[in-house]
Amino acid sequence: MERDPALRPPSRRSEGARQVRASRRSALRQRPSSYRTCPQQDVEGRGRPLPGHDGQGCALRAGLGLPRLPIEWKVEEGFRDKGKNKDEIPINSFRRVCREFAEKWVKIQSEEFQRLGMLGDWDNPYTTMAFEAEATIAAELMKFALNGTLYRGSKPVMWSVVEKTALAEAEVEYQEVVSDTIFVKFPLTGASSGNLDPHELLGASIVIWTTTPWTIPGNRAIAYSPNIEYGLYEVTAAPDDNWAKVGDRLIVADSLSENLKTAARIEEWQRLNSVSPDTLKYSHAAHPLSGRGYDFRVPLLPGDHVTAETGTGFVHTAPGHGMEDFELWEDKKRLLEERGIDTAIPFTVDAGGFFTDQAKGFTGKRVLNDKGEKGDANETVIAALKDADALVARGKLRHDYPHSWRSKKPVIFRNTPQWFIAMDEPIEGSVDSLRDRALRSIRETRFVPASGENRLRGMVESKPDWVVSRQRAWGVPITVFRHPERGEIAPGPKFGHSEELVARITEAFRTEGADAWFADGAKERFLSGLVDDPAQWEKVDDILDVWFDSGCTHAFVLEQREDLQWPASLYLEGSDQHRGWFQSSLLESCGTRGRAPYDAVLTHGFTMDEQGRKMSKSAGNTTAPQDVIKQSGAEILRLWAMSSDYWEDLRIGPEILKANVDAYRKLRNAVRFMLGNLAHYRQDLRVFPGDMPELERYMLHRLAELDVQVRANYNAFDFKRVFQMLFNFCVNDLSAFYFDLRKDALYCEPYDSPTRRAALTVLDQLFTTLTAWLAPMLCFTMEEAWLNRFPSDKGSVHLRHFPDIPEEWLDEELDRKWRKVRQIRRVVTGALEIERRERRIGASLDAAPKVYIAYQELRAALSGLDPAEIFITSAPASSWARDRRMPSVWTRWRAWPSRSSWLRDANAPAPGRSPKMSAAIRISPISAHVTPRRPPVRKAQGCGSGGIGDEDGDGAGRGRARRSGAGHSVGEFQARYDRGPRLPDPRSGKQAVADLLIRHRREGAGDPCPVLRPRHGLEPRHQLWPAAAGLRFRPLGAHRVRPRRLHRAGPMAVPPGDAARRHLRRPHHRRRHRQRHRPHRLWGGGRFLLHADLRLRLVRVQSGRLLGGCRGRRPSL
RNA sequence: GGGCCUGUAGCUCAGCCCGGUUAGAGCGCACGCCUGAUAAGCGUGAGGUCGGUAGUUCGAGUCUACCCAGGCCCA
Repeated sequence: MERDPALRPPSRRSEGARQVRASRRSALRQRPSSYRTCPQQDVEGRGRPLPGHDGQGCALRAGLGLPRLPIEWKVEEGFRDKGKNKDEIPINSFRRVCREFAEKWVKIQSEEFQRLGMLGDWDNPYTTMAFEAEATIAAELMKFALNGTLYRGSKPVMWSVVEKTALAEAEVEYQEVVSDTIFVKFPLTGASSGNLDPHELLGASIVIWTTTPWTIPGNRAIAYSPNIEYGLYEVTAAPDDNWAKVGDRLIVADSLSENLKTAARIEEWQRLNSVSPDTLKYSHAAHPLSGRGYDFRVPLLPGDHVTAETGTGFVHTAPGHGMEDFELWEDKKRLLEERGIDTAIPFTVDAGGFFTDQAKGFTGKRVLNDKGEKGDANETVIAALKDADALVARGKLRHDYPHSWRSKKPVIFRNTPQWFIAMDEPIEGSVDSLRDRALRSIRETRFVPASGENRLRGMVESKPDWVVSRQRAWGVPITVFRHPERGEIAPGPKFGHSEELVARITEAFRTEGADAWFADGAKERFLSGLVDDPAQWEKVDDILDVWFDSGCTHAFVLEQREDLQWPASLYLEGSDQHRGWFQSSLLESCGTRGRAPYDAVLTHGFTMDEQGRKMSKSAGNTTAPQDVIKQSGAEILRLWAMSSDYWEDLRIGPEILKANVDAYRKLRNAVRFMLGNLAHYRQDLRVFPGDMPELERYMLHRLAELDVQVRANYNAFDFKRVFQMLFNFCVNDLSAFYFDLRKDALYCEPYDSPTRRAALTVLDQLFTTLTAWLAPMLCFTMEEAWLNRFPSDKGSVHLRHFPDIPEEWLDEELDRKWRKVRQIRRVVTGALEIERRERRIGASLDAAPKVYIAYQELRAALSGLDPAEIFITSAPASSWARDRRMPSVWTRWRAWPSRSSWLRDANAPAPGRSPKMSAAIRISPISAHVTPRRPPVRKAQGCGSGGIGDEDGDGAGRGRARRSGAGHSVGEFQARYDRGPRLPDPRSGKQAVADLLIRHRREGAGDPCPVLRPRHGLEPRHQLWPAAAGLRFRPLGAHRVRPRRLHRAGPMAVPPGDAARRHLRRPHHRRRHRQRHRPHRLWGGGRFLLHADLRLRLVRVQSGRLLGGCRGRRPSL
């Protein structure tokens, strides 16, 4: 899966043809990669335990593919610091150090993932270096050896002569050097018919240009471009001693001809004719050194990489000395063989930079010496060309050239033996090739987003044979033996004892690790008894490409554990892994099992800054995940990942994070509100939906609606939609609507009023459902909320399935009706706002709106509803009435206006925005009369001696409860609880209040108010969720006793008092306030608070409770 | 240069497949309200030439072509 960000194999990036390429990703560039998958992977893992997915859960199988190469660098560096050379160290000692180094990082990275709240089997992570894994990887490779697709070929690699080692692209940096350049003639010896008579071309020469004269002995072809116009030129005037003589006929790109003319000191020449691509197509030339051991045909090949920017428009092609040359050569292999041309790539340069005997006439000459300086090869070759009369011109060029990142010395491209897996050979025992199988599997795989399919297919279609060997030390070796004379490999399709050999190797690796391959006497140990003479066989010491390692994860992860199934449901990685893990896994599995190891592939983009640019240290726009966690907490990071469109590139930065912090608070507070009120809930208060008021049934309908959508979007991996949906629900439907409407009922209605009971039932359902839906995203917060309500050492919100929502809750008619109600509500709030501007009202309760509705159907929407309740306003006095539908319920404070008195046709123009309806606001006679705007300090009825005063006397005694008139007296309140059987949950705060009230009375303590302040005495589990303790509950009529001072006793900083904060909102008071209360400014943003909050959660995580619970009990598979 | 992808309000995202009212949410911002979610809560408002240009069409955010900007993988 994800590799350590700091150790991720750097990938090749081009930054322009001539620019210096970054040799490594900068440290900063690497860091953000740990954003890449974690939250998505985890939410995906958590979102799965859904009914409909076989009822099974799914957990992340923690795994770490090891970046072999960077580890090897690091270890090498360590040795060099101690003055030791890698070559001097026994290979197995070196490998041991690598292993220890890797183990350290596995631990660190595992901890980082856990900090993010990722669920996973952290006690048993898989790594590609576990013995079991190494044995499996070797066994998988040997399957390819047995099915006939593994073969030994050759390929040019970047080679450092100084270090005598192959280098990866990432180990190379570009430096400016001065090179010898030469123009060389290749006389045409055969031409196909095009626009020219072939005879006219015979005797003419193709001119090439190169900066590496030493590659001429390796030349096997000339590349041209079908898009360039070429001309045939005849030299008519030149100095006598010139290399290009009068009468020479040269073929060159027209746009570059002047270039050549100048370089070759040609005074005059004449363009004879154009040379069309058709003419060149099947032509061939002689090697410039023909007659000196280079007597072969040099074909002309069309190549897309040929440009008319520099040189002559023809590219000298030495397949052993350049990637493009090699690819072109391989690409045209079939055609060349048909033309009778030997396609073998010569090994002209050895590991020391010396010409081999395959470079005839130059054997022993050297390209680069031990110090990385230029050898005698170039000069010798140039002299030979001059001698052969093939040289047209020579010069010098300053340009960028690859150098070893460590030694800073130039490198060369050099053909080396490598191991390949054939893409197009039929696999033994089957008719199709690896490519056929892979392409078929791609069609059968689900890609999210769908464009991933095109991308992967494009890459597989054009992939050359898979190179699986690397000349390194640390990794799993290519476990085959080779008979150099017969070219046979063991194990292999023709080798008689393959089965036994594979068993021996696998068994040895399983117990000793891959080091067994490099132990002394390994060859004899594995081959004895299976071959006549082990000495005739050669042990291959190449290391397997890391991509092969990672491509085998499915084999050693999924197949070797009973609780996991093959194939995997999903592979998830960054979109760059189309070339990496997705592809190597696909190929490996297709080769050995005939299909992809996954049913679906999910990709995500990369993390950018707020402007969508790459993060880089120099641009100063980096945001490291670790810093986000440190500052805002892991939840914020998770939320960010979820709310972003991860299919594309992700953006992150201070502003975006701030938005997520706010969103987080909103969600948290919605949950907290529910939690606080549910402290009073008991199962026997439960009401059946059929017995609920319409508003409650409407909320259940909304929940059922969401249920369908949330499940669908989790299934579609569209987390951002889930988030938006749930967030909007919490903000619009709950916070701004339902909670706001039902506060009165929850706080003020009698304990067992039907409305209150129904509201609590709905809250319970909302809580149960929302915690489950949000748990994959806000795993810490939801866990805490859940355990707060249902404390348990073993339980966890993450062990739950999404609750089943009965379909019967869906009620489209109700939905239509309440849409209209909310439409009317918006008109009223708009009208209220006008009155507010005029300073005629403050709270909505100061108003008694008259709503004029022209349309019958809109009017009908309000039938049976209490408008005052819906608009949170006061109702006309005349409408005070008892509920006719529920006469048994005591609701004397409640207004039930008759429809006729309240709704009228809008004949007269009324203030408002919509012609369909409008609202006229008048000041409520009731609120104005019963509770003046600044009420005098009142004494509550029925309070013992002293009574309860309005503590701060700022008129804050106003509240919605005043709508009910005098409200309950404490006596009434108490009477209710004296009845006994209806006592609430003994744990709830309400019970605590009741108990204390009773005790106070018995003891004659008088003032019951102090009991409303027990905040400081909360149990620890209530500390984070003060409302959960239910202590906000106050009996009606008891005046507000705000435990404000108690806030100050808390461990955190202190907010400005209410009065002070109100001042803050009036601009002319702000400045003075700021001067006075400067220390309080800490509170301004609220951000600090949030952090404190999250830190508290962290403590719990670190104490192991959350993770402990998850770890032992992740959902079984 | 090639393959794949993206561009809608200050931010995060809908709408595009299948062209059709005045392009929608939420956040943020501005202005207010409330003080019994208060480390909260509620309301109202401003804010968009839908990356650009051309084309198809009665009509284009939506379809087509090109261009610009950005990303990943390759050359």
